[in-house]
Amino acid sequence: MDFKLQIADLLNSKFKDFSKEEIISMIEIPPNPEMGDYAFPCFRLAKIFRKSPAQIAEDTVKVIEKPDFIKEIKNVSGYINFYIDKTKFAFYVLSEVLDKKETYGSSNEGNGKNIVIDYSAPNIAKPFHVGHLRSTVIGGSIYRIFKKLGYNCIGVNHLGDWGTQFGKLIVAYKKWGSKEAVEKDGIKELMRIYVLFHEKAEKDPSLEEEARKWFTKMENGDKEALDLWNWFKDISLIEFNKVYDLLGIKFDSYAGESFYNDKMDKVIEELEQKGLLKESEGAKIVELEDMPPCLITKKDGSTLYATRDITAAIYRKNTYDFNKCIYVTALAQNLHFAQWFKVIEKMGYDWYKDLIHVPFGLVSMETGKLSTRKGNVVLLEEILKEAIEKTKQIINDKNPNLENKDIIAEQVGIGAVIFNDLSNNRIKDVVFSWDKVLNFDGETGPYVQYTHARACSVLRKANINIDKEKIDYSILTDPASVEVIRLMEQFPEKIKEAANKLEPSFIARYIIDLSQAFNKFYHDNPILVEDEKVKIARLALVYGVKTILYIGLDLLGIKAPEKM
RNA sequence: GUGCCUGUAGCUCAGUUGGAUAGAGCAGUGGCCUUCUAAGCCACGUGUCCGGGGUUCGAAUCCCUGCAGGCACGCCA
Repeated sequence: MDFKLQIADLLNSKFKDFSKEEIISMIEIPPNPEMGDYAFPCFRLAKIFRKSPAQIAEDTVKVIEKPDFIKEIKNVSGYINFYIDKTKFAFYVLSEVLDKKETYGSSNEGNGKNIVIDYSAPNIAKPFHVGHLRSTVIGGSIYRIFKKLGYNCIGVNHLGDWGTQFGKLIVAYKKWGSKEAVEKDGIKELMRIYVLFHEKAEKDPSLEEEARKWFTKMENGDKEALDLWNWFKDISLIEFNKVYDLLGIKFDSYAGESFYNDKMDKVIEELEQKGLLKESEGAKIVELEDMPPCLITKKDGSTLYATRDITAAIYRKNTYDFNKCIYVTALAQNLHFAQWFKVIEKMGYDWYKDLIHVPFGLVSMETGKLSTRKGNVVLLEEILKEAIEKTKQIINDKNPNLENKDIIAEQVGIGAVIFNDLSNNRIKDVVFSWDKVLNFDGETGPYVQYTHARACSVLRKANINIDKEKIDYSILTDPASVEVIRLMEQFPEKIKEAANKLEPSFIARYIIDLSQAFNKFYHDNPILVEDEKVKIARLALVYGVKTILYIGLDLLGIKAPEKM
């Protein structure tokens, strides 16, 4: 039951000058529960009716017939305030949650349409650090949110698996590496010899030349070069997948840069045929209005970032026939995306408008910019390890008899890291801070997980099946219960907003709000009481909150342990 | 220089698409565990919503302008 819609209908019958959609958009939720559950400001009507807002409100209140779910309608200085009958409100909202359980908030608006989401995209042979985390968790959450709304999501990890750096790596490996060391230390060893290469190359430029030759060999399909490259890639992927498993991230395709090597010529030809390519300083470009030109090939004829992205977009359109293709990358790449989206448009593809760049703010360290070479980064592995370690300490301190300590420490520690990254609007720049990541109090992942575990604990202790027929909803009309129910009602809408704005933080904020409301309820109202009616009603509320917190955490890719 | 992003409490940030008294968390102080998990709850303070104009019955929110910080602007991705 959609109360807002019902009220809109009611108002629409009185104010025929406005469409139902307009009325819906005018209805708001008052800042204070004492002002009612829904409000309709009459100020905009004043001119049309040539009456004061207060007068309109007063007249309207008189003529409206109160439906049974509304307890009272009041006019307060130009607002029409609607007070929903709290018992009925509790009944409609909570019984729906109890019916739908884990599917509460799901919808079929996506109707199986395909959405491609391009996220994470780390460079092979380089370690995963804080900088890569954002794209990974934001993309992962967007994937889950759209899936919840009935879309068919295709997660693509556009791996950075091609380029001259592999020539360098081969040279470094042949000179200073060994099979044993790489097999033993994985990416760390690859990184070590890669950094070593840069140090040596500063004194000996011939190394660069050698690296270029090896890359050329790769491009020409030389077996030795490609075998090494494939090996490096396998080593990297094994390690990336460990991280992805921990973060609850999955992909449907790992088609990275190398995948498009043999597909770009055709696209360049197409650009040529459509008369879009111009030569400029030896390079080939597409000229754009209001923007710097988009570089397609270098003067040596080789391809560029944009060439690959254009090719990949066309490939994805042909392969997945996407409804939307979403790119989760840094805000700094704004211009790049604007440029090649425009090129797609100029090529005459009307689906250019389905390409969406989802930018996020810059990550830096307290000591300045991230720099792998200068060592000014924190590796993700290190962050997760610290967070898990901290969680273990807290468990030993507060709940030493907990079983499966290791598993729960992992779930909570990682939950803290993910939540920390998803709780603010993605556009904000972030400065990495150990204090913040390792703080588990207040608006944090562990706080939500704790609230969930608390709810689970009560349900476990009660050990009864909640019989829906036996619930007396009039018990759930105290302010704390009403606040929880109000929030419950908003959840489905919140998921849609998160999808529309591509903002996982909406979900994160919401489950914080719900947790706060629940903890207040929990504090104010004893649940496991003698009075069977009171007990069942409150347990039903607890169950509802538990369910929504579980779903909400899942949408962020965070586990919800039942004990912690 | 041009373009994009950001500017709200000491710090980190919300702010329901222009509405009623601008809210949380952290940090600080004090209180609450013989009852369901104290990773919790309650109480206490502070605001030039960056400045200046404008639109409007009404602006943190929209428009113009200025300031501050960040980022991007042709052969990296």
